[in-house]
Amino acid sequence: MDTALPPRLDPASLEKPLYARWKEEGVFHVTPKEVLEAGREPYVIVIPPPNVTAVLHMGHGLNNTIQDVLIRWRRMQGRAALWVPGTDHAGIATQNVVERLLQRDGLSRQDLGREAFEERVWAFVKETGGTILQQLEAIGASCDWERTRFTLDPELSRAVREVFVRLYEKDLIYRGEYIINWCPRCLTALANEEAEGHEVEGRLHHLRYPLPEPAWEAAARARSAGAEALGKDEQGRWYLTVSTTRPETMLGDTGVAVHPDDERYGGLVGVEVELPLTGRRIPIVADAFVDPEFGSGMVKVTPAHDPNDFEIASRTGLEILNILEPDATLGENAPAAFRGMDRFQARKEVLSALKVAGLYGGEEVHTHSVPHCYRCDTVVEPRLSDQWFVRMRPLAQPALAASLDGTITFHPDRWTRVYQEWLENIRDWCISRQLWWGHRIPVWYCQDESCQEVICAREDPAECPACGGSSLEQDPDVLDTWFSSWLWPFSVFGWPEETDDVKAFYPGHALVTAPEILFFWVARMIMAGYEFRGEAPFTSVFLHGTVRDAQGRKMSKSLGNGIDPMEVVDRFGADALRFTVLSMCGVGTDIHLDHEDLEAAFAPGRNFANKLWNAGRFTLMSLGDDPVPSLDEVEPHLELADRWILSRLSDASEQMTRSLERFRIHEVTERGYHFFWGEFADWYLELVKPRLRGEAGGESRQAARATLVRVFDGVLRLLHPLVPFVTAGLWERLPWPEGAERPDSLLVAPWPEPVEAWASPEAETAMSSLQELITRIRSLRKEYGVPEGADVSLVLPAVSAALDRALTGESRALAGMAKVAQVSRGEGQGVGAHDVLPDGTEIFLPLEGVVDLDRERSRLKQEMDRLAGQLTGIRKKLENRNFVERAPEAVVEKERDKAFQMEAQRGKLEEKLMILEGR
RNA sequence: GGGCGCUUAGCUCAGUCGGUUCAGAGCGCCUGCCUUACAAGCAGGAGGUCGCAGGUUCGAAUCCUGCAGCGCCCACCA
Repeated sequence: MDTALPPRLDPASLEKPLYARWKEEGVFHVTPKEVLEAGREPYVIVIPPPNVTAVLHMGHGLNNTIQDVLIRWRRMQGRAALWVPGTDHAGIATQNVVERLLQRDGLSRQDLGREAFEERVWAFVKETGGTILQQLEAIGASCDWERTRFTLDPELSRAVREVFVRLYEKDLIYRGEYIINWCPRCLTALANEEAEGHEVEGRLHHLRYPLPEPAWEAAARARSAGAEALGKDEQGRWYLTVSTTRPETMLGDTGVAVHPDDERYGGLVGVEVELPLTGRRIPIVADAFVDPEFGSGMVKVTPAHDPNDFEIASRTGLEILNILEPDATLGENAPAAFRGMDRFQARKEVLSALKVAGLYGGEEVHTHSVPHCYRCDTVVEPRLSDQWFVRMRPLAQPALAASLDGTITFHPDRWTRVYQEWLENIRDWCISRQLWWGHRIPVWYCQDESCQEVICAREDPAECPACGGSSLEQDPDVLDTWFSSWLWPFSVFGWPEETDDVKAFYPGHALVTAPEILFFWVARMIMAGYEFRGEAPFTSVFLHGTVRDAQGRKMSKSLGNGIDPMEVVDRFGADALRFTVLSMCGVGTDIHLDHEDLEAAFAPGRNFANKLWNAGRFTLMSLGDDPVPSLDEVEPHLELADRWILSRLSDASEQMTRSLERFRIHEVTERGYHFFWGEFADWYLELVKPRLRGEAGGESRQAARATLVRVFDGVLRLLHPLVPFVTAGLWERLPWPEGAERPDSLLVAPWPEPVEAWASPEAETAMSSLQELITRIRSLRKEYGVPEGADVSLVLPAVSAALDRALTGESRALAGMAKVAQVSRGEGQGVGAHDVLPDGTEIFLPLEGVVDLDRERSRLKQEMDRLAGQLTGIRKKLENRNFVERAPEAVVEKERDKAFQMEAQRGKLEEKLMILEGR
């Protein structure tokens, strides 16, 4: 037997070689044949593809550990378990990274030109792109690496184009001029979901627009009718007041709006007011959007820079005036004085110009939500521009139905409604991005003046199908990254080809991700699944929490509070990392890890793996070299402990399976932990030690060996999905009962199912009585100062049936675990400790001759004296009126509490002393 | 403005159908042990008005109502 295992688990030397072997043996690889021909039931997870430029962080660590648990578990259940890995080209993110690199050399992407820039990005991706996937190997992810995909792979790009053309042909993709979220730094359009609102404390500025003299009379009437927006300056000139948080937009105002039913302003509709600083005049219009109750009931209209104002303009026919350039500097439509200015600079300048003109009506503090770019955190600018959109309503219908009829379930369940509400209120998806890195929009425009055909095609057209002209220009924009990700569950299998992979592995089963991308990705994948395959891409969505630091802050590079999973793996091992995060993975709760003390943060996992390692070491060492009999052979000789632990194993299998099915990850971990540590290691191994040494005879030893092998095998199988390395390392060293068939690898060893024949309520009750008894005796021993090594005897006046059975043949257990040398029946007499078990059994521990009574008595007395001394001190303090009246309530309360506790403690000691004195 | 979630031991969190696996775990703390698998361990222990106030019930951490604090998501209120 291999006794050369070190007493401390060394993950570094264990994990790497094991993983290399798994890869080599191809256990992670699944072929469609296994499903289509051999009829194995598939189980498929597609990885949420990390950004190709990403480096593994703890969020990935958690996400992929959970997926790996599910995959390994299903694999052991005999499913054709396929986990497809890959990366996302991450349009904006990747382009930003490379642009930043270029910037260091003083270059911009424009300097390189489109083609050279794309090449540059490709080179970067090829050089660094595999990093994160290699890191996944280090945490034990059992992905099918022969199937690694990238969203810009030719096959996947083909799927993207196919989808674009199909939707275009169904009129579900359209192009149009709308207000979209624009990032002035990334210089691209963003989808609604990509603009994140952050609460910002800003200013609400009140601006005055002068009314022309002919309208003054009407204004005066309106004012007396309660029109708060109207006012008169010292010279008696009337003006109206509008408010805005973005004063610079006033340069693009083309109107002022009131509610059509707002009687106060009725007489002013149609009047043209003077727009300060511009020399323009703009009309007052009526539109139902305006809330007469809010503010003054009058609102400035900037159609090109506010989505609502755009709507108002399209209803009332107001002019649309774009004053901002893509980089958010003021453009040619702005007055000359402001042209070229940045929007924030312009804001200041506009305000001071208005002040000079006496047209500033003051400001107030105003907290509101301001949209920021989800990639670079720049304040997003609503901007009118020509973009491509997907009509989402028709796509949303089946996706919504799937959640309503239970085809797709969300875990935790509360996300179902979040998902449904988003789908019910879905808006069209802006899919064009003004970037160079991504899938180019497959649309060409015929340059022939008289033709101007728009061509959307699967293959690049050589000539215009309408006029035959060869001067075609492709749309310069690329598609939103998510436009390729939403196809991931089938594009990775070669769709639109009807490949064997598609047939075998679509639809998949579980999707594991963070709630942040529920809308970005999950919902859209479901929509795409129905639209292009007629079937949901998976049936369960598991949404886990976010990894945070000890203060509850999200881990981020800028805060420097991140934890590098690779460092954790190096120091404590992948198993430690996995177990730690899994055990903290409560339902819908975030995970807190202290980045400043990795030692403490990952101790639970490291300790667990090490304990498992040592239990394995012990098991291997104490089994001995002789052949292990099968459980059947030793059946007649099984003892209470054997039957009990088998019963527990069966129970653990059942509960862990149930929890896995319901995605209750922390339950799985907790049950595994307690079964292994609290039941197997703490009790079974201890109980079985003397038997393994042969002290109880050959039959007992063989029964123990057969049970031990069987149960430890069960332990390793149950824990393997959680801590694959240490379990596999031990499992392959575990001896095997003669004649039993041994699976090739723990990875494909059958998942333990509950065994009905093992379930033994009798053994369970008997064992818990025995455990209770042992615990009480240990407790009494401590309490009465019985030396560690000293034997005691036990007197049991009346014994419950269960305990009686337990004690029959288990006196060795008492000897081993509680140092009870002798058990006798009868009434306890003389000096000794009494206790009563929960079932009413009275126990008595004679202490005469065991405990040095004199010493113990004086020790007790000494302790009582010490207590008494402290007590008088506290009492004096409490009697001191100065203290009681002047000290804070809490402090006094604490002192009282202390006194109370000491009082109780003294009572206990007194009682003990009486017992030791034989009274 | 709407919606959701959380509040249980010093810290981080479990707690399913309302009731003998309900007041739990890990970490931390105290005491004693280097007992031949493990000191990254073993044994024993201290520590909680289950956010607050009502209600339903024979019985509430659990169900209902209100309140407070914290967090998240969505939304076009200038």
